[in-house]
Amino acid sequence: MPSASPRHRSSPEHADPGDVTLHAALAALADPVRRRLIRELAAAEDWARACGTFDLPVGKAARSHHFAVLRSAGLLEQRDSGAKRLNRLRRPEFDARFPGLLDLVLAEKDGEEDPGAEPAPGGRDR
Amino acid sequence: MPSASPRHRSSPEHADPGDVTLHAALAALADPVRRRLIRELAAAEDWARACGTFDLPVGKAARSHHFAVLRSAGLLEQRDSGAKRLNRLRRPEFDARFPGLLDLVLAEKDGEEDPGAEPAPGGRDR
DNA sequence: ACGGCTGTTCGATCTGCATCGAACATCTTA
DNA sequence: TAAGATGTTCGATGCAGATCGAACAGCCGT
Repeated sequence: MPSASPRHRSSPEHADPGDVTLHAALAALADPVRRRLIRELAAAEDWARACGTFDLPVGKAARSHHFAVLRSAGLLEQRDSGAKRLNRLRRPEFDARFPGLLDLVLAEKDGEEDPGAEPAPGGRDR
Repeated sequence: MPSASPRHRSSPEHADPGDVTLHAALAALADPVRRRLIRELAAAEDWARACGTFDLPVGKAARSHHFAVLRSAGLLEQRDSGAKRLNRLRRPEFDARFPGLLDLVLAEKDGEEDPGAEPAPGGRDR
């Protein structure tokens, strides 16, 4: 049977959205990759997407890092389901804590994330 | 006579708040010093405060840098008046472009800016 | 049991940026 | 005109964090 609650992999630590500082929220959302992730997640149903199913221009190490940051910013919730880790955007909780902020991110058009935009020849990229 | 419009010092370049990217806004506000500056500015009347009159934990070089960042994020407007450079928070413009964002910053309590908070012994500080 | 998939963690690297001190420019006041 | 005040710019420094590759750890098929 597909184990519904595997306690083997240390289950992810979630921040209480009510306790998240404004700085944590802004710092988390100041990254283009994370905003893109959020937007993609918002377009799906809760618990529909596993971490690996996101279209991001970074390797899985960085990806895992980004998920951790978003988690501790109270922006998303994760639940293990077998080998996969499913995600849910904590929209109502986050909206209650920081009204309007998430809306701004979701309103941003894809490809408008900005930071230089250019691939940057010598830059760490991918 | 107190020169009303000195064109000697290259007058500051202002970004059109309507053209500011979300990234620029978030990146600008992701800094505790800048948020504090914004809050202090919001508490005063327009054009009432010169750059040097803000209570910030940084030297004037960094201070000047922060003002430049906020300017190009469409958050404030500057006008030269003699040797002083007066400031005004672009509240209506910024609110129109990013509804709710500025309110979040202004709602943040002083001393709650966060990032580590500790003076950091070896850290570049002041 | 084995091999493939999914994610996390570790150590290293590299870049951006916040900061400083010092030099400079401009305006004001003595 | 000389001195002081206000800001900006420059070059250097240091740290935080974004990224990678590789190693590791559960889970799931065959």
